[in-house]
Amino acid sequence: MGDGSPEELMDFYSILLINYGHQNWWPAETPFETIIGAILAQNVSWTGASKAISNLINAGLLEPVKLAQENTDNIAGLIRSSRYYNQKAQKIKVFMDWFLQRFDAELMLMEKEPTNSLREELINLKGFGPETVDSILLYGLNKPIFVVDAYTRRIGKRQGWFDGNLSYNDIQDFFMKRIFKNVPLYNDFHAQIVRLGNKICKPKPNCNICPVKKEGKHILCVYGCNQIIE
DNA sequence: GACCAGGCACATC
DNA sequence: GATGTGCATGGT
Repeated sequence: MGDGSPEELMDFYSILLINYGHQNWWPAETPFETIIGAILAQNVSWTGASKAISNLINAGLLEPVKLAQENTDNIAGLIRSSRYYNQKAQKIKVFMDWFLQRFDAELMLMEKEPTNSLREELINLKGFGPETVDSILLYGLNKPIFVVDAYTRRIGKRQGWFDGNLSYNDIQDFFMKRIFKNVPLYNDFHAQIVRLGNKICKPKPNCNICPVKKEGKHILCVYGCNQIIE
């Protein structure tokens, strides 16, 4: 169990990188696709979100002006696989209204906005919490901001880095104070955490399939089986 | 059939 | 501020 030093965090990342390879996030063709994808990916498996995005693309709607003009019910019908489809259709509408009014559908203008003020504006949109906003900033707009999710919290607690009931912002600060602010690093660090947590180690009492090894020994498990900690 | 996946808003105490 | 609930599909 570690002290959460910068060196330990980078060691942790290196082990994941060696075991899993670079994750190549975000799997999207355009920044706009990433932004809509961040909404659709809320609390759902990536396969579900991905199908919803494909449906929008096939309907010719993954383009700002067209998506803004489409009615909410039609969008909801296309994104059923992403779960909470009525709420998410509404969130897309909220975003499009703000985006068109604020930036005249020009993504370039949005990208030039200072990170902090942009984060504030986005987080004030209904349906946009810190994780969704930070995903948009990092993966859509290439801003150096660390994304925190449930896995990040669980793993950090398990590793002894911080208390599990810290706030989102406190956990984000923890990482950003210790990891060099580098967009590709923040990108893949979060992706590796998700890769680690995403259905690889099942929450079984006697789990022995935890995937990450160092010198032949399992070293971590996001679900807390007690037999593999170094 | 149970469980959970790349959250968030809102009500209530 | 902590805790509980609605949202409501699809893969394992």
